[in-house]
Amino acid sequence: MESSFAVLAEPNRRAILRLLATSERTVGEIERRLRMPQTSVSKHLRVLRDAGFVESRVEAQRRVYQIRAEPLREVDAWLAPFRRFWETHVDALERHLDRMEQAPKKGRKR
Amino acid sequence: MESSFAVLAEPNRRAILRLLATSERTVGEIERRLRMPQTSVSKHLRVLRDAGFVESRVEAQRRVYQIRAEPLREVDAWLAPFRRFWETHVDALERHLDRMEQAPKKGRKR
DNA sequence: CGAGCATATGAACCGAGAGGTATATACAGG
DNA sequence: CCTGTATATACCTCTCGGTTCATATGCTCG
Repeated sequence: MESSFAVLAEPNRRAILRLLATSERTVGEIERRLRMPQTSVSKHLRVLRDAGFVESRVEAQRRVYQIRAEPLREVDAWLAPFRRFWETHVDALERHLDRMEQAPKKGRKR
Repeated sequence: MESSFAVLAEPNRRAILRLLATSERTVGEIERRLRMPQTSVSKHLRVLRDAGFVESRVEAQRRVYQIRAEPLREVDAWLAPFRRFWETHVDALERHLDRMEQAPKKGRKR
């Protein structure tokens, strides 16, 4: 229930997310692909769902899980102030800072 | 010593990093700004340094800490496969995902 | 040199969370 | 219905990491 980062701190959860990045999956598929016990998968999915990283739909006896963008986007946003540390040289940095002081309009391409 | 995400899971450490994003700081400055006990600051800085998030230089009796890009960049890279979930038009993407489970291929919309 | 400040480290304590086991629920098909 | 499959949940245990308190180290200056 804490921060998105806390949720991502767990390696198995990151593995699940990476798997779902490709396409949606049922619990059983995840279980087999990642070779982890079903109860463990279910629990991690619970955490991921509570934190908004995934959502599930019911399909007969199975639940199909898929990615939700929100929290990942937040993490991405958190990184923004640090990008200047690796994104190019000084001139680009200055432009970047200039833009930030301007009106907080729409984001541009990356 | 595990993942960078585990390091970022700690709120105080994220606060320290955000503070250092602006400019480098001494331990005392961080301590005062964030109002946390010095020993706590030092320990978090230790973790951050071991994980490569910061580096320190000695200046008389003080240590000045500053950001290192590497690990943050890695986190940024980890997010790459997920960017497609929000960087394009969301409505079309959702529809796309809904029917994506059928073919494990690269089914583009008709 | 000795006092005082700035920072690091060690030990004990404590709560959160991950894994395992067992079990509950729900649906499908014979 | 009964059995088997698919998924979720409760409970317990055990580890790990964060906090606090006490102390060590190192530098500056009077």
